[in-house]
Amino acid sequence: MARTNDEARRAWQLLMRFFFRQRGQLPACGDQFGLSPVQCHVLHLLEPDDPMPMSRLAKTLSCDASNVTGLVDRLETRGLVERRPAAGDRRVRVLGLTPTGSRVRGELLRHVSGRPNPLTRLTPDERRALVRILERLLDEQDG
Amino acid sequence: MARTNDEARRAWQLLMRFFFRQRGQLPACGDQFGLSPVQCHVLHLLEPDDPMPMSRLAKTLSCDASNVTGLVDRLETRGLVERRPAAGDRRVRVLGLTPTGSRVRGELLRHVSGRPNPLTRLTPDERRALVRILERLLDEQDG
DNA sequence: TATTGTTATACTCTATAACTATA
DNA sequence: TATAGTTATAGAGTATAACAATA
Repeated sequence: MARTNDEARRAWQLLMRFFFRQRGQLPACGDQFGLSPVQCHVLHLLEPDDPMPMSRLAKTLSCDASNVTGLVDRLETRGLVERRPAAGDRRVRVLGLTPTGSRVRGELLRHVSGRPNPLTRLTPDERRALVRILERLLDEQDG
Repeated sequence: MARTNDEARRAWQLLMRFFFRQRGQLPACGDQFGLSPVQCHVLHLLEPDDPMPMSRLAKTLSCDASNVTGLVDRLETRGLVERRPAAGDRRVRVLGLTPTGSRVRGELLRHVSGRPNPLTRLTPDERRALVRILERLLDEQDG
């Protein structure tokens, strides 16, 4: 049990290190469009034809709802997203991509896919194992 | 090749999602000591009896050197780390843990190890696979 | 000339608390 | 009463540019 937690902590530490090390390459990705890492992530999360309420975005980002206001303000100023009224509950604002936002999102994904990143150096088996493990981690937390 | 990059992008997106989702539990960890997530990470990186130059910390965090100045200022104000002169090069400042910092670091690690986190729910095989993959990713970037 | 670290500046991210509108 | 979102505020993180000290 103690061993399990120690191993989990080790994995967590490695994840943190990997993340911070990768961070240096993230701005280069967003700089092209003048977007911060978080803004890129939001654009990635916001799939076309699948708008999401601001409260859901706050939950997905694990941050306070007040942050989402400013975050969306900045994305809206850039013309990438827009707030829309939600059907049925007039308190709710639903976030959708503008045509420009949809185009930039596509360019962003192509930009990421188009250049090799550290994950491409894993073997196919390793990549599949990593994806499967991450999917399990994300699934288990949904409940 | 295109397939490799798409899979790598998928893995990256999952990593991002996992990271943001986990973020909500990070502050609770640092709140106990009044530390931000980045400050916790620095404390984790700074092993006792293995001081590191500020420039190396900047490189490890993939951030500009000017950020490290403020980051270390705040940790120093809390009495957790201290700047020391480096032997041989008077430009260099080496970061070391104070006795308090060393103690807090220990408590932080015990705090993380002591409570179950999502990674503990992986099977032992999955955890080992994850650790191995992350170690490979980190090793390969050192060169 | 190049490197280490700092300062000044501006912007983004983040949490807390108080608030409005709606449910 | 409870929830969705905003505003105000404060602090932390981040990059850029200019700078001093040292190599």
